[in-house]
Amino acid sequence: MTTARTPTGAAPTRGRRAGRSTGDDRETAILATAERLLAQRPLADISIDDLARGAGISRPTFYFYFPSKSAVLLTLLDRVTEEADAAAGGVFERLAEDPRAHWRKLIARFHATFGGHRDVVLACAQVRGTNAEVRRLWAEVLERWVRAVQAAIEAERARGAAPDGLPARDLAIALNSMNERVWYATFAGDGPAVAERDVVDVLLDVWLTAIYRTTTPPVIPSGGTP
Amino acid sequence: MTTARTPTGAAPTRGRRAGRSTGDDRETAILATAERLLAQRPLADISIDDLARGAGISRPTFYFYFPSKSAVLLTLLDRVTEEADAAAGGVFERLAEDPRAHWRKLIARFHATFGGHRDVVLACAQVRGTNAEVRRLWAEVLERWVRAVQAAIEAERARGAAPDGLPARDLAIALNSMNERVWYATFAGDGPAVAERDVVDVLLDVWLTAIYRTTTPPVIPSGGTP
DNA sequence: ACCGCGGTCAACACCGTGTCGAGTCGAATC
DNA sequence: GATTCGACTCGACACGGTGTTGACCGCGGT
Repeated sequence: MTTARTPTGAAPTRGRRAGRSTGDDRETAILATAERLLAQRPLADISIDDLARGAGISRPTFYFYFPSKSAVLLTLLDRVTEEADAAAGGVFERLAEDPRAHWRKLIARFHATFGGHRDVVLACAQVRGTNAEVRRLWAEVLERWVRAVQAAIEAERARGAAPDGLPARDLAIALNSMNERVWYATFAGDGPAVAERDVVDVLLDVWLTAIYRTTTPPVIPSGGTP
Repeated sequence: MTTARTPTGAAPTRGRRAGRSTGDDRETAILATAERLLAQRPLADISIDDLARGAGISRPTFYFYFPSKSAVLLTLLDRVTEEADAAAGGVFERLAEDPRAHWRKLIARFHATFGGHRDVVLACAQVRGTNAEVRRLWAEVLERWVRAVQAAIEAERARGAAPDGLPARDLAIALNSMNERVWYATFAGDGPAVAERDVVDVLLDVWLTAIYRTTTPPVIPSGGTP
């Protein structure tokens, strides 16, 4: 528990500067304050002073724990993507059993994870434009998911369940992009958006038609009936 | 030509405060400076002073022409969406002649328009998070395009070329969202993206499969052979 | 000659960020 | 029990960007 600062092992010092001690409370207090405030107003309207006061410390002290406002958000985002990764775990392996059911499970779980932390996700999407760090981390996360989906599509094609077509990577990018934007609109509620209770099925439909050319891919592996 | 300030007739005073005169030059100089600077660095790194100096005026004078930095961007965005609307004009009407060709033309024209003003589009996407005005205008524009696509899908279904399925509006939202996000990634170049020369065909493929369940919808109107 | 007004800017007030230097406090160490 | 060290804290400052104010210029109309 000593070195496990940032969840994404690679990135070294996002949070505190050095060793650990009672200040752990403060760090989590800042994080909690951020999430609480984010539920009320956009990140741009939250000053570092707000975060500091919310955690019961002064502004300079904030800088002891985090190098900037966005570092806080980054830490919050780490948690969410970690949770999403965990939620998605094991779904790809069992795709062949019942493609529709498992693709749906995949999308539904992401939906649940993002929906459970919509304030954080929304805030990230909002600052991604202006903040290179957030952009980089998000790109990294997305790349992982794209690769996973690409591999799944290729596997489905290899076993004859899905027809050939677009390069699997391009398709995976397009589909992931769609989900991201559609979720954003649904959660943000500005502009045209799909109703929250329908969004999983809408996305699923597009995924299935794009991958299989049908919304009801075969449950039984192919190979023809003997 | 006196009252035609903002292209989007409805929104009244985006540009100058009052009447017209030689200062028209200055206004366009600001716009030109903005577009030029946007090609070099993100909007956040462009101060109002940069804009003013670029147009040969002082910072306070800038405020005589535009109420804020984002008002400049809004005006620029107006132009682009107008151009996109014009480019898309008339495509929907002739969808039945050759669905694939015309959907492709639609996507390709949008692609060309956005690609031709990528700096403006990218800047808008980046500040949409933090700027309510941009968000509102973009939502408005998107709503128009969603409605148009929805109507086209319904027409294709009515004439029997496309099968029933998702509510046409939801499908239109999902497809438009995908395009937006995919284009953004392609133009921005950060994160997983489709190569620029492939992007139109990738998007087209997903549109066709989602709408028709095939990438080669029939060229001849249906109704069965007599 | 004198408005009125489009157009212009120097100077100011304000706010949020990030930094610096001076400090406090508790737990090892001697 | 004094000393030292490093974690931790904050008051105060410098900086940069924004938006506003008040004075000013020049020119066409009366």
